[in-house]
Amino acid sequence: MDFQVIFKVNEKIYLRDPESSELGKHIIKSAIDLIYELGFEHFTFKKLALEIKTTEATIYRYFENKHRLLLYILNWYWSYLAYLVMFQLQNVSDTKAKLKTIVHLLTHELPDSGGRLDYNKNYLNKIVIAESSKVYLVKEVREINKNEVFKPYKDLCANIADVITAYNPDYQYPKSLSSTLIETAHHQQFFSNFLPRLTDVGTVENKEFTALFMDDMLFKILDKS
Amino acid sequence: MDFQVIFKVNEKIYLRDPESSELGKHIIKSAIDLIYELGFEHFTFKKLALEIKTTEATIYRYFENKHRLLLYILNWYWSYLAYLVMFQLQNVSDTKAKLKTIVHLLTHELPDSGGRLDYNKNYLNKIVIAESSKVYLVKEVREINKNEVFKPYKDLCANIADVITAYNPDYQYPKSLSSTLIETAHHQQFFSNFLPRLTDVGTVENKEFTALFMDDMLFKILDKS
DNA sequence: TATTTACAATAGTATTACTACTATTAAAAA
DNA sequence: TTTTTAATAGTAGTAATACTATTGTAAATA
Repeated sequence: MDFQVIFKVNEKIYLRDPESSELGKHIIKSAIDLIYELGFEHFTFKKLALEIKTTEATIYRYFENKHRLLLYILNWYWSYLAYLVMFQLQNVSDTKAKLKTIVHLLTHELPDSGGRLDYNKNYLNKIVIAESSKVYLVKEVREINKNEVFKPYKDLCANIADVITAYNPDYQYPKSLSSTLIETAHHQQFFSNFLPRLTDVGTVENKEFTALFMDDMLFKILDKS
Repeated sequence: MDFQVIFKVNEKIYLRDPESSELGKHIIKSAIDLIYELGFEHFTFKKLALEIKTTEATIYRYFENKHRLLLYILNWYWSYLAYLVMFQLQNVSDTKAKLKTIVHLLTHELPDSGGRLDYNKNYLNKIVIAESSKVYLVKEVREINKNEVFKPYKDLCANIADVITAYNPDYQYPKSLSSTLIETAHHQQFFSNFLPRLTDVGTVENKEFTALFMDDMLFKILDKS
């Protein structure tokens, strides 16, 4: 049986649904490539328009600005990750194994699982690591948050928190630990790659190192009390 | 006895030492106010020039761009924090008490301690929380890092790692834990303020909550093995 | 006194972010 | 079938931002 998994991204994020046209899909796909290549600061709608042979104004009909476009990509990512967590934890009864699966998902590229996925997963992974915090570390965060555009992140965090609580019902800070795991997955990977003195990365590969560090941390915290 | 503590910021960061003139000091002081007020994205040299009644070009003689100016502020902050850690741990023999002092320093505003400090510490604290990751989460991180401009951050991290190792010599990841503590202090404060569902903050105040969460986490990790 | 030197201001340019308006096309209505 | 309209993308701009080449001026030095 062939099937697709489709995520409806909150429509407050875009002006025009990029999933509704070929051009729209092309914008997202190329945006991922270009944000990876240039970094978010150097990424502009002009450059993207040039890349996909359209005009700046056309892209502005889909997204108010590049911040919203990044937010769209991350909403898609968070939704997909939450789906994967749900999917991969099906039929796993051991809560310890569940947590290990979560740490692995947080520290590795998205696997292909059923749904078609034509985005470059390696690039997407790098974008999440290096750029994701820029969508909320802005002056307008309160205003932006009113439109529920961070809901997929909060849901992901809540799902992980539930598994934490299932593993240890006495632990006091499941949500904070959950968001810390997500953020730590990002910065430990970034640091071990670019600023390794901020980590204890050795000969082992970055993603593997981050998973080891996080596993150790997680179970010491939860097995203690 | 009156005394001052002065930090020499790496001279690769600036074109002209802002400490060398009244105008330079004025630039830093007002930059802190303005970055706090507008957020880093909306902060420009034009607006800063208008604020301190000089011209854009003049500010460009001190700093190559606004990224470098932010880096300067953070270098100063990291150096001062490392100094405070060193200073406050003097004559404390109990390593547990040392770690608690560190967590408190990471989660609270800079105290006045000896040295004159005419920057707005509340604003500086907010800037560190919301903007600090933007100095390394850039495409040019490798290039920038070559000039040792992240040294104060790495030193701070190493100092904290030493205390961790003193407390528990068997713990495998002192530096990663140290950088995780620093980053967690920032995003848990940010989240509990703006996106509280990502945390377990309750009635207690944000800084206090973050300190409680981090204390709990730190000692569970280190007392375990 | 003449001459460097240090510094800041003037006056620009290129790029970025964004928008008002126009042209095209395809579907719906007459 | 023809006309109308609605949806879409493109043209052609403006304002703000990021940055620089050059000029002016005042203090330090010869």
